[in-house]
Amino acid sequence: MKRIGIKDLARLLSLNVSTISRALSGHPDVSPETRERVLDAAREFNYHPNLHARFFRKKNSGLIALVLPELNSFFIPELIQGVHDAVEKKGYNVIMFISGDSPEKEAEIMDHCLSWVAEGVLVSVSNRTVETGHFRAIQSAGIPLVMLDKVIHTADFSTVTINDHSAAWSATEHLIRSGCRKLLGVLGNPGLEITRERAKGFADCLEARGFLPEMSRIITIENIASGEEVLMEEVIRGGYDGIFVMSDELLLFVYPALAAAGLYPLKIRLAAISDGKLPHAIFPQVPYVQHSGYQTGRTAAEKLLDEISGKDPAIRHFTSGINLVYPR
Amino acid sequence: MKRIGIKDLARLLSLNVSTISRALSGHPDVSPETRERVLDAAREFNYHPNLHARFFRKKNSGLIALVLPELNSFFIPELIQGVHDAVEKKGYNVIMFISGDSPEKEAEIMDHCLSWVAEGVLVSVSNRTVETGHFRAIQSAGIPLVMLDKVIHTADFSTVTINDHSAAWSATEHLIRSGCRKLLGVLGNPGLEITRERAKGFADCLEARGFLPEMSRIITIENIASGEEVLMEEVIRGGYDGIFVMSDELLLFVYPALAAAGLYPLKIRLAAISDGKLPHAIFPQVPYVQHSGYQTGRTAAEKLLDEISGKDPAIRHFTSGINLVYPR
DNA sequence: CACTTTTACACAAACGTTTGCGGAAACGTT
DNA sequence: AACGTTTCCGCAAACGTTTGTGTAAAAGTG
Repeated sequence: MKRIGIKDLARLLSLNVSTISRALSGHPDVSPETRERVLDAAREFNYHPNLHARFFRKKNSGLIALVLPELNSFFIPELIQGVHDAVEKKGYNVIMFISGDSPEKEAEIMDHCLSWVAEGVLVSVSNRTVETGHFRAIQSAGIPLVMLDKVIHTADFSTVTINDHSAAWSATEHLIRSGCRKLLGVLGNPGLEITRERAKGFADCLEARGFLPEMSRIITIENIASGEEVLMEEVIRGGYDGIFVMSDELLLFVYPALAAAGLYPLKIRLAAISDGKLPHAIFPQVPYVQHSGYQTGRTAAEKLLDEISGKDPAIRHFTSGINLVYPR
Repeated sequence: MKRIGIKDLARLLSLNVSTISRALSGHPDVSPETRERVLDAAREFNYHPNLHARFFRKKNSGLIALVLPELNSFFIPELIQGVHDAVEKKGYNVIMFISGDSPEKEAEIMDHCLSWVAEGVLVSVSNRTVETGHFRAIQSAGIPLVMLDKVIHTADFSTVTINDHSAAWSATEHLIRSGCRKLLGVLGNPGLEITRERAKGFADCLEARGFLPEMSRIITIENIASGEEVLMEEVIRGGYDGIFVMSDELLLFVYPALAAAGLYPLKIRLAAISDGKLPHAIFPQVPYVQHSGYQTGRTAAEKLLDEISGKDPAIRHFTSGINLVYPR
C-alpha cells in the first residue's frame, strides 16, 4: 500500500539512491547489469517516480496551463485537443482552468499558474477582461504566455486567432456572388475584438463591392434569450435576402427562427463562420467559412513551446488559415 | 526575476521560515502584528507558494485526473465543466489526459496518474478497452477511481452513467404515442455497453407495447462515411414512420439525409437521445430525451471526492436523471 | 512573590529526487 | 612496476515547504 520510492529500491538492492536515480534516467555512469537489476526491481515493485519531488528539485513542472473562459463553445473541444496533441509530443501535461468569464477569477488563476510553476500559459481571454496586469505578472515571472482564440492585441503577448476580418469578408462575398442584394449581419458581443473584426470584414467587403449604406445592416445579439425577437423584427422589416451569421452560437438560433418563419431556404440565404459541425447538420446545409479549433490550439501550443525552449522568443501574431465550404 | 520563496521572506523580515509558513497558513501560534507584516511582504514581493514543494512535503497533490477517450463528442465539454465545478469547490485542480481511444495509451496514462500522485481518477473508458488491470493498479495504490459516461460495469469501480435503457425506452414510447406504427432504431458502435443498453431499451419498449417483430428494425452505423447510404436504403425499403436515433453524432447525419429526401418532417417522425443542443438547432425541432453531460461529470466528481475523503468508500453505480423534451 | 500557563517565536528534521564531487577498483600504457 | 585513465558507484547537499519540539518572555494565578 505504501508508495515505493527510490530509497526503498536502494535498500532492496543494497545500492545508493544516486545509483538508482542514474540507472532509471539512463545515466552512463551505471553498468548495464546494475541498470537491468534496477529496472527489474522498479517493474516488480511497480515504482513510479514522484513528479512533485522531481520537479521540485529540478525547478520545472512539465505543466502547461490552459485557461478558458468557458466550455460551451462549439470549437473549444477541438482547441483543447490541438493543445493537448502539441504539448504531449514534447512530454508536457495540461492543467486546465476555467475562468467562467470572470476577470477576477482569471487573475486568481494566474496566481495558480505561478504556484503550480507552470512552464507556459495558454489563455483564451474572458469576455469581460480589460486589464492585462495579471497576464503581465506571469510574464515578468519569466513564464511565456500565448493568447488564443479570444485575445487582446498588444505588443506584449503572442496571439493565435483565426483571421476574423478575412473570414467575414469571405462569407459576405459568397452571399453577394450568390446574388444577394440586401444583407444583414448578425453579430455577438460587441466588446470582443473578434466581433469588431468580423463586423469590419463584413462592412469592408460590402463597401468594396459597391453596396450603399442602405443596402445592409448589422444587428447585435447579446442576449440569446431575447435574440430571436430582435432578429425576426429586423428581418421582417428589412426585406433582406442574405444574412451573415458570425458564429455557431448565433446560427444555432438564427436558423430555426428563419426556418420556422418559412424564410430559409426560400427567401433568404445564409452564410456563417463555423467549425463546420453545425452547418453540416442543418438542411439545406449552410455555406460557411471554416475555422479550425484544432489548428488554433495546436498553433498556439507550438508557439508557446518554442518560447519555452527559447527558440522563438519574439512576440508574434498568427492567424490560422480559413476556407470557404459550400454545400455539397 | 528569481522566484521568491518562504526563505527569502524570512530573511527579509528576520524571522524564521517556520513563522512565515505559519503566518501564511493562519496558524494561531503567530501574533496578529507579525502575521500582517508577513502578509504585506508576501504581497509586496508577490510571493506564490510552490505547490510542488508543498504537496511533495504533505504527500498529496490537490490533483484530480480526468481521462477521456476523445473530445469530439457533444456533451464532453459539459461533462468537463461539471467535473471542474465540483472539484474546484473543494480546492482541487484538474489535470487532463486524452487516451485517443487506445487501451495502451490509457495504461500509460494510469502510470502518469501515479507519478503525479493524483488524489483521484475519473475515467471515461476507451471504446477498445477490455482489460481493467491498469485501473485496478490505481486502486491498489489507494487512489479512488470513478468511471463516468463510458464505463465498464464490475464490482470494482463506482460508475456514473445516464440511464441508457430508460432513456431509449422513453424516446421510443414517445414515438409510439405520437402514432408511429413502424419503427427504426439507429444505433452506433455495438461493442459499447451504452449501445447495447439503448438497443435493449428500444426493443423492450416495443415488446411491452405489443409491437410484433416485423414492425421494427435496428440498424447499426459504425462508419459515419458510409452510414448515409445504409440508412437511406433501409428507410426507403422499410416504410418506417418513426426513427429512434441513439445519439447526437448519429442525428447529425440522419436529419439532413431525411430532410434532403423530403421524408422529415412530413413522412417520418424522429426521437433522439441528446444533450439538447442539436435538436434545438434543427427545424422542426426533434423531440429528445435529455441527458446532461454536466450532471454526469458533476455526480462522478462528487462521488470521487466522497471516496477521497473517506465519506463513502462503497462502490456505487449511479444513473443520472433523464427527461423528455418536446418541441415547443 | 513564586508558581504555572500561555504566547510567540526559533530550531531542525523530513518529504523524494537529482547531481557535483570524490574515490576505489579495474584497466591500459609505458 | 609504476603511472595515468576509465569505469562504476557512494556520499552528501540541495530544492521549498510543513510541522513536532524546544524555549524564552509575557501573562495569569494563588
